[in-house]
Amino acid sequence: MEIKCAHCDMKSPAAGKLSLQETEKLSGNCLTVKFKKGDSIIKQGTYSTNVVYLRRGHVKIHIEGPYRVQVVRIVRSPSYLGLPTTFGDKVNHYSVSAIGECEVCFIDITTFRMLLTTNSDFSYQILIELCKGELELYNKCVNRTQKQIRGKLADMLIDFADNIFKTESFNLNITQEDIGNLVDASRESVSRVLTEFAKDGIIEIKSKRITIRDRQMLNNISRNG
Amino acid sequence: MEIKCAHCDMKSPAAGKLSLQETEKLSGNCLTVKFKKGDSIIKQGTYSTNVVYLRRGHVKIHIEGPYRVQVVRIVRSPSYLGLPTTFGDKVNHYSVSAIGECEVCFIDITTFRMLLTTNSDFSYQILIELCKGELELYNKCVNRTQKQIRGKLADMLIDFADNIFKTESFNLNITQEDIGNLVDASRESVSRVLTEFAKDGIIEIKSKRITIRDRQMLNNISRNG
DNA sequence: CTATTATTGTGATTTGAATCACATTTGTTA
DNA sequence: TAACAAATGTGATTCAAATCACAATAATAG
Repeated sequence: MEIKCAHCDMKSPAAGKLSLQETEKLSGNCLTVKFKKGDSIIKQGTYSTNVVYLRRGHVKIHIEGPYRVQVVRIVRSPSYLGLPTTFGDKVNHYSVSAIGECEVCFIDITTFRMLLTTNSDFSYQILIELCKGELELYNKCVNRTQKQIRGKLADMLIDFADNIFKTESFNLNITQEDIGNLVDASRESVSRVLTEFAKDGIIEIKSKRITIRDRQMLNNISRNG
Repeated sequence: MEIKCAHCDMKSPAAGKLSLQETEKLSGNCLTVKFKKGDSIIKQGTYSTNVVYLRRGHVKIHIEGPYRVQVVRIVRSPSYLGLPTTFGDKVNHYSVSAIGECEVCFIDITTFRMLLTTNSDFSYQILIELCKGELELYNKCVNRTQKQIRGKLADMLIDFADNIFKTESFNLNITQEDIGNLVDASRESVSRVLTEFAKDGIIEIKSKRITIRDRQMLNNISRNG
């Protein structure tokens, strides 16, 4: 089950900057684990003892809010998970759960920190990844609070098609309740709007599979809704 | 007007890690500028050509949203501004404006990047600052979307007292419209709730000066509102 | 110091979406 | 595959907050 980092076909841009020797060091302090749908990978409130790298699969990042769970975002591999926690605070500020089969590498935090200090190209890449994540978060935040449900759902569908699944037809592995918690709407409203979209021929729903039929219209709704 | 970084009394934790030689290098590539209330320090959509360090004063970070301006947060010195932009994308994703007298250092980006690569303690501190910022953003995001107006305003007042002004009595230099854009509420609702708080003796309002009178109550509202 | 503009206060009305309540469908497991 | 649990669909009702419409105060410039 062990995958040598040197031969990893899912290397992060940062890991690509490591020397052979450093990659060996990483390999020796890295554990690859598989997760099934629904499994918890990082749990909010627990101590963060590893850097987590999502090698394969999709996960959701969620926070226990004051009234309900907030799904912050859906992340696809490859991506580091919980970097802000690892370095910003010892305790995990959010949970991460698999929304399908996943493969995750747990990297020893001391090793990771060592690599950061010895290899500045590596740390620069990590810095860049962090920055990009934060910018994305800013935009998500603004959209979530300003648009109304139709617009937010359109945004979500576009994001799924363009960034998460990279295809116009994808298998939603999350419930409508999750979607509601992602776009800040109630489960019922999500259901209503999604069926409305289907009636208008904008999307097609076959149980959990959603296909985008009228991308133009979806863009419109995202912009004006 | 030039302040030598070596003798700067407002050095960032990161800059504290620099050697004398490196600090000299920083000094030579750093320009200190004063801003007045309302002045624009960083403008969304323009190219980011400098790392910006807020040496003294308060600023607001705001984004042009689809329907209105979103005030993302209020930041007090000392703090780097726009780091995510500098490294995540060349174009500024948000604007920064002074909400009072400010002193800001513009640091040449090439110099800054050089320091990142040559001094790993420095880059580690920057990394940590980024991580903390992102975690804070997560929490802000969740609160903003889940609590209702009373709770959000209570949160804001507590944040101002504890983190921004560090006193129970502070001079709000922003309009109620700004407050609305910060907590995601209309200007009218902000006015209503603020006067309601004042009537209930929770706060005291004297033109722009707010004094927190019943901290316990404010905490309650933040928790249950 | 007056004129003009920006900001704040407050009632009446409207509205988008939450909540409630239940039916229906889909999925799971014993 | 029957039986139960989880997820979804849909109408009726409620509600928090936005919007509208002005009045009343600051604040600022000429």
